Amino acid sequence: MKNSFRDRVYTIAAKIPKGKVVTYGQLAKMAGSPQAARAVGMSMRCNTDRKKVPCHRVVASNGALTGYAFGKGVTTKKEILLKEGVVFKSNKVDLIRSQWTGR
DNA sequence: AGATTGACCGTGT
DNA sequence: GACACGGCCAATC
Repeated sequence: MKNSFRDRVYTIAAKIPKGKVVTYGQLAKMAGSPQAARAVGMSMRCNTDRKKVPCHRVVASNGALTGYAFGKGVTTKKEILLKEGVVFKSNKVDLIRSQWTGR
């Protein structure tokens, strides 16, 4: 165990229920640093275990899909989220319906 | 050890 | 509503 910020993000991201998404800011807050949204994204970028860390369930605060280190990038990410049952609004995720508040 | 980048967020114009 | 700027955190070069 590394007990690093990254490890914490991994653990929390793994807790995200299927069909729900979390914003980087929210995840950062859960990790202990409300302003470390960027650091969260970086941890995700370095992440290689998409089975253990559903990084595709992590989206921007405005519901827009960003990055993704696998498949076709945001394209694959959107497909996966759509399959998971996440509600999409235009080209973004409907946070009103699919944002996981951590409860 | 220092400097730079990066899958961001909030606010202002 | 869209575009631009600055600020914060951690990891990587």
